This record gives sequence, C-alpha cells and structure tokens, in this order.
Amino acid sequence: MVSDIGEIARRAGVSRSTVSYVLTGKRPVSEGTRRRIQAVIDEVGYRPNASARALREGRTHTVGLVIPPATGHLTGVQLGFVAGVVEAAARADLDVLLSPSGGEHERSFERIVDGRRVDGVILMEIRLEDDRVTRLRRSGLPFVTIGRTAQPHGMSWVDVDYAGLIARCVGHLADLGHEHIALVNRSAELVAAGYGPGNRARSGFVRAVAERGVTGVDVCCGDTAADGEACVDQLLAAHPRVTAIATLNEAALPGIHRALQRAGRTVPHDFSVTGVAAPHWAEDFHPPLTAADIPIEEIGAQAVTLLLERISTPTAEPSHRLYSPPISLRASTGPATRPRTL
Amino acid sequence: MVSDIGEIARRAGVSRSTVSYVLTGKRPVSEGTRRRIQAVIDEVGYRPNASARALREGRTHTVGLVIPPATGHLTGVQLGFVAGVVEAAARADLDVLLSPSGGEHERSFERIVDGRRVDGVILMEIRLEDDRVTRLRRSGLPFVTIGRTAQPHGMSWVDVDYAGLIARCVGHLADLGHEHIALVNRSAELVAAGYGPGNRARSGFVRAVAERGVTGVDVCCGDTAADGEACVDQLLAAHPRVTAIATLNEAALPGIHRALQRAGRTVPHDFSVTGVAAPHWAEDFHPPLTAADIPIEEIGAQAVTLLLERISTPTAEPSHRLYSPPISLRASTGPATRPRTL
DNA sequence: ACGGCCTGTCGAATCGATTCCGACAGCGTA
DNA sequence: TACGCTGTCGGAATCGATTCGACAGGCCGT
Repeated sequence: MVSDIGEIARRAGVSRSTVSYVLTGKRPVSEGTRRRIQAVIDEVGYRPNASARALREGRTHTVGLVIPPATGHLTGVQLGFVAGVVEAAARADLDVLLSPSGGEHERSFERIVDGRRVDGVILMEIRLEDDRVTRLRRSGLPFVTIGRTAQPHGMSWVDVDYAGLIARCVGHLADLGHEHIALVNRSAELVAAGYGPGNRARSGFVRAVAERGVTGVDVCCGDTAADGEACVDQLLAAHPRVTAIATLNEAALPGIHRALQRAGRTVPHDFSVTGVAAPHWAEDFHPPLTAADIPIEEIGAQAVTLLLERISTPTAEPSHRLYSPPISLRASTGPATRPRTL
Repeated sequence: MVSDIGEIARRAGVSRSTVSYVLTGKRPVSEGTRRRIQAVIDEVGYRPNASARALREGRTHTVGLVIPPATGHLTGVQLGFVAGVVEAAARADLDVLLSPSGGEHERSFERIVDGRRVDGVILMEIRLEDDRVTRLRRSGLPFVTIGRTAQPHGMSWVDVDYAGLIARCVGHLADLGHEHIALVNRSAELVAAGYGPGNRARSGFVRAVAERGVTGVDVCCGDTAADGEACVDQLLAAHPRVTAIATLNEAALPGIHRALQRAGRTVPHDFSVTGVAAPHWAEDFHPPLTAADIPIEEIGAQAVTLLLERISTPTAEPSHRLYSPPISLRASTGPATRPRTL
C-alpha cells in the first residue's frame, strides 16, 4: 500500500533516480531496465505523489477557478463558462480547484493564491473595479479574467461585448419598426456594484437608442422568473407604449414571458423579445429566442488557453479576446404593431 | 517574493522550527518571540507552501468532487448538490478539486485518486453497478456517494428516495381521482445504463400503480425541453386517457408544459403534473409545481459531513442518509376530469 | 550552593519526488 | 595497450514545511 518511488526502485533493483528517469523520460534508460521498472510499476499500481512532485517542480498542474459564492443560482452563461473551463482543463491534463469567492469565503481565495496551490487562476464575474484583480496582480500569479475591469490593460482576458450586442439588438428592433424599447438589465445591486456586463449593456443601450432616434427605458431586474414577471408588470404599467424588450437576464426570461402573456401581448405578434443568451437557453425558450448566442463553452476554453500562455511565458504581452457573435434570428421578434391600449 | 519559512526565521533571528511552532501552535512560544515572528510574517505576507505542508502532513485539505462530464447540461438538482458541497467545504476550510469523469477524461480521476491529491472523494451520478465505486473501495481512499449502488453496504452515502417519492406522487394523484397516470423518466440510455434514480423511480412507480389499482405507463425522456415536448406528444397520442404525469425530469418540464398546452390540456384543470424537483425549479415553474422538494444543498453539505467523518475515523462504521421530503402542494395538481376526447 | 524541573528554542531527520554530478562499463580508435 | 567517448546508473542535494529529541538557562526546593 505504501508505494513510494524507493519501493519501486528496491523491487526493480535500481536506484530511485533511475525510476524517476523512466517516469519522466528526461534521460535515456536502457530498454531492459526500462521494461523491468515499468513492470514493477504496473504490478503495484504506483503513481507518483502529487504533493511531492509539486513541491519539487514548483508546479501543481492545477488551475484555480474563482466562482461567485451563490452557486445555487448561477446563470446559464456562467455555468457554460465553468463547463468550458473544466473541459478544456481536463483536455490539457490540468485539474481545477474551485474557489467560491467574493462573499464571505475569503479564506478560500487566500489559501489558493498565497499558498501556491495553483499555477494560475481564472476569475469570473468581474467588476469594473475588482479588488481580487489587484490582489492577483500584486501576487504575481498568472491569471485570466472572464469579463474585464474598467482598465484591462496589461492583463489577459476574454469577454463578451455586451455593449455592442445590446446595441445591435436595439438596431434590429428599430429596423423592425419598434419605437419604444426597454432594456431589462441584471439586478440593481449588481449594476450598482459595478458589474461589468450590466454597466456596459446599459451604456450600449443608451448610445444605440440615441443613435437610432427611438425612445428607450432601462430597468434592472433580479435573477429569477418571479423577478422578471414583476419587472415586466411594472414596465408595462409605467410605459404602455413599449413594444420590445432587449435583455441579458436569462433567468428572468420565463417570467418576462409570463407577464407579457398575462398582459395580452403575444410574442412575436404583439411584442418582440431579444437579447443575449446562451444558445441552449435561446433555443429551448418558447418561442425560440432571437438572440446573440454567446459561445459560452468556447469562451471558457479560451480562458484556459490564455492562462496556459501566461503560465508558460509570463513575460510575454498579455492577450485578450472580445466575443461579439451575430444575432441569430428565431421566432421572438417581429414587426412592430401599435399597442391596443393606445 | 521568495518567502520561505527559512526567510522568515532569518529575519526574525530564530530557527525555522520556532517559526513553524508559532504557525501551528503545537508548542508554546514565548510572547516576545511570537510577536516578533508574527510581525515579520505580516510584513512580508508569508503563507506556508501548501504542497510542502501536504507532503509532510500527508493531508491535502482538499476533497475531490467527481461530476458527470457533460457539465453543459447539468440538472438543477445536480447543480444544487455541487453548490452544497462547495459551500460546506468552504465552511470547513476545505478546497474542492473538480473531476469531470465517467466519460473520456479518465485521467483526471486517476490523477486525483492515485496521486493522493485529495483527502477524500465525493461521487455523483451513481449507477447501480458503478466501477468508480469499486476502484475507490480498492484504493482505500475515503469517499461518499450522492446516490447509491445496488449494494451500498459498507460505505457512506446520501440519497434521495426516488422510489418512495414517486410512489407518493402516484398516491397523491390517485387520491385526486386520476386513474391513468404516466411516469416521465430520465433518458432511456441513462436508465438502461443502470442509473439509480431512474431505475428506482420506475420500480416505485410500478409498485404504487399496482397497489392503488390504477393503470400506469412509464416512458423515458431526454433532458431537454424539446425532448419533453416530443415525449408528451407521443404519450398523449398513444394513451389519450392519461390525465396526470409524475416526473423526475426537471429539464423536460417546460417542454411537457408546452405539449400539454398545445394539446388543449390546461394544468391543473384538465391535467395534473407532479414529481420530484429542486425547490427553486418547482416554485419558478408555471403553474407552481406540486412536488417533493429535494433539499439539494443540504444533501451536498451532508455529503461533506459524512466524508469528514470517514476521513477522521476511517475505521468507524460508515453511515448514510436517505432523504424523503414530503410533497409540497402547489398549483399543478387537481381533481381528475374526464378527457374531452372520450 | 547544588541538583532537578520546566520553559523556550534549536538542530536534524523526514515526507516523496526530481535532477545535477560523478562513476563506471563497454566500445572504438590510434 | 592505452586512451577517450558514449550510454547508463547511483549518490546526494534540493524543494518547504513539520516534529522529535536535545539542550541551555532560569526558577524552585532542600
């Protein structure tokens, strides 16, 4: 049961270093002894101890993934990021260490970063001003963010161009003749806290609305179906002329839909809904959602790729990638019709 | 930048062992030197190297969480388990190492288990016959399963009593006068592969249907809304007398609902739907789903608790816990009415 | 004043692997 | 035959922490 490298060496009648060389292949070992040693290894099912190897090599072959603490209600998009990261890491023979951070569990973050438990870190849910980013910068540990801060220069990141995508949604709706368009954002707390996508989406919305000469109203909305329902109830009451919604709030979508239905607005005949969402969500929605489909898993995988770059050549110029996928036309948008209440 | 324990010792003018003792507190250190050492530690921001500590102590303070590889479409229930595990682990100052396993990424599992990267493992998505379980048994590494095999004796597990819960759903529907009840199971592949919940739910259904003297039809269904829609389409065509569905397939629920709507069956007036789901899903559904609410996060946390027990006292008798929450009456079930088509 | 105890600290071994350096065997060549 | 070279292998240092045994000094007692 105690299978150390010395045990293997003893059984094979060689020294520990020779066993190590057949393990790592960093020096030639004659065919005969190589096979003898390999036989012993297979027989006892030996695997080198990961801690010892990490200590000696200075590399843990592990990446940290910092996720928001309220894992219970992760967005579909966030989930896709996690899935993409995990899959890509597995393909690269890397393990993923999870760290629920940003809330009360600060210890986890510190353990992972300061204790050198990982070779690099991937950060999600970036704020425009993010102290985790500044701490990582100081620590010198390679890291990549999914999302970007207000000043992303000098670091590697991948992000979705929410500003541009929401603007394109507005353009699409305006092309269809809609003159009163609403943006259903993420929660007010998130936006106020400087959450990147929420703030960028809003500014993109404001800009596009102005450019197209339509009127726009932007509202915040919690991340549940119930929130979406309440939000749209209020929206329709306060702004009855609104005939279209653009949103980046996936979780609220079912509620948005129910509120519209209850108000007698049928999608896409009476009312149009579009936005930016994970492909899976958009297709599974009813009616299928016209939306900019975020390649979520690819983004997660790309984050791993960038992180590996930073780990292997920390002095190289950091790189980044901004995703701005086209809008997939489905069944949730149509030409504007005048609301019956007018 | 290179902050080793020797560096701290040198700066404080003591030996490495003394620094270690103020770190671990395993031997008394005089007030004066303790404060001097602590000052140096705070000044340079020193943290002990986790790999070195793990090597020496033989414990990594990390647990492995083996998840199904297709992380893209994890169930809400599965997500809740993961969230519960992560939260509970963080509270216990444990880190979580993710391993997408069961598919192509076998290397991840082996690295984690054989390389002693973790102190214990939590396994999800258990099959009635599960070779990961047998491998873990052989390895001697402490582990806990969420779900249980056909022969769960001698190991620690937590599970949901799908058989009992589905039976209770059937009872509830029979009480309401429904005489033709369908079970919408998980996918045929999963059930055929010996997936525990699917098989236990089916046997519970068959038993309950027999006991209550109603007729039952059980069908399998993929894990998407589209699958659910297609499944119910076929079901209604083949068995028009069915007036109620019990299901454990959360992801198919929106599709089930749409198919019913399209067929002119309104819930709960014309048709009843119930089953077992995560509370969040059941409440967010429309209409709110009468269902047995699985305390998902608590189950994940309980798995961590049991794992810690096995790690601290490996010789103790393994324990287990079967969850069988009551059915929460909401708005998706009602008295049976004769289908109009008859 | 001296032996013994207790407190605080140090030196060195240890965990399990990697890797540099030197040794040695076998072979070819002058 | 002697020399040098190449291909293999063993010895020992090293990574960064923990921990056991030893020891120096201060305090007490008789």
